[in-house]
Amino acid sequence: MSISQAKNQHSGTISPEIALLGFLMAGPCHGYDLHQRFVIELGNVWHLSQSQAYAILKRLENKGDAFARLVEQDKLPARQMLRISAAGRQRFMNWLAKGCGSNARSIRLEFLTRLYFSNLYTPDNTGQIYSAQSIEIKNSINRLENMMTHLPPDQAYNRLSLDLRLRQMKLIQEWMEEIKTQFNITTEETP
Amino acid sequence: MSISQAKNQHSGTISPEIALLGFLMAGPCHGYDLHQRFVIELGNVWHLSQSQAYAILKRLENKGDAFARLVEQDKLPARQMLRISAAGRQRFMNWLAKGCGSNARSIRLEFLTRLYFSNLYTPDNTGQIYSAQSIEIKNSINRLENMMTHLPPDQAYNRLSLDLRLRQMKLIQEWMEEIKTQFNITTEETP
DNA sequence: TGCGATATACTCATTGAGTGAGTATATCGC
DNA sequence: GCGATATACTCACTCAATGAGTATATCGCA
Repeated sequence: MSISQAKNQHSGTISPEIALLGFLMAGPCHGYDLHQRFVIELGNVWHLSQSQAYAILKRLENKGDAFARLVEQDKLPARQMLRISAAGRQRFMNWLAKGCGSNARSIRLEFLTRLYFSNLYTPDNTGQIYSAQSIEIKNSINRLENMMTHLPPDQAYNRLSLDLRLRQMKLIQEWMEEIKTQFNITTEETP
Repeated sequence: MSISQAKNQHSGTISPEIALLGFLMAGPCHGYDLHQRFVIELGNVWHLSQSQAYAILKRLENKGDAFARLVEQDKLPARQMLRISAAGRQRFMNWLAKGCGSNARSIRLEFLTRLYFSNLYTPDNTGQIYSAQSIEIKNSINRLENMMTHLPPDQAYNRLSLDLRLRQMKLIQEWMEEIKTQFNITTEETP
């Protein structure tokens, strides 16, 4: 337990799935377009190939988070219009409200994605999302520091790894401070 | 292209596979023990569950990187003794000599693993491995800075993501400086 | 004496990540 | 009228990762 690429700290696996669902929140859309938007808007946050996008959309459909409807076009090939379901909407909103993971990668991916969609759909909640993330990071730092002190002194490589992770967390704290000013986020938390 | 969890920058996927092969370099061993050693030595670098370890070992066998031999025990259940093959040995040594990836995670994983095994098997080459990694990091920083300057100004989230990645790379540079002194690494490269 | 915890040593089923190539049509510039 | 690019997907494959299940042996302890 407690390690790096253990992706899901509490909940589901961290994947662009939820972000695709987020784009579907804006209204019905089809695979090609969703992928395009995704790449333009969040292409430097996540990497998502076209085929992977289609695979994920198919999964959303199977889960019942979206419905597909085939739309014929007289010239171009038919396309699957996707519409988010009530369940999908619910799942997305739940995810949006939640504090996310505690490793560097999942913060870059999930937190930025939350920020993006929160600004779009629930701008009043952005402060809360920010605060939740800050707390997660503090906890993570405490955990890592604790692990450091309990690590046998001969474990040089494990120590280096923990050391790097700890530094990364502290770096993320600084980075988040700048986001705070950039996005004009106000928090009532104790700083 | 060029994104975060695009795991394989040049070569194969980044996975504990190569590390397991590294442990096999020390001599024949069986799954249970390999996993134990792995967790003790590099448990804070990689996460590797037991079942995943077995799956990877099976793959190594299928690839021809290792041979298995069933060894009966009179009390405990029989076990598969694994012995690395010439091909496996070759593959591992090639990997060891190579400069590795350019994202934060793959550096923590791959570079630390290289360092670990280099100190065990080829201590004279550790300096070269270190240098190769330093160069990769510098290149990565240049790439990221370049992407930053070419990013359209409205792309706030993509910018934040790149910004964090850039900071992380610079952090890793500092972290590597400490490794250099800790491991007494000397390089003839221009600093 | 016997009970439960722990260690040894694996197997299996399932879900999901991710790539890369393939398919087919339409439009646009030259 | 030719090739590049855009639209809109599909398919086959490999690998990651979890979690539960199986079976035996040993050790402490009450």
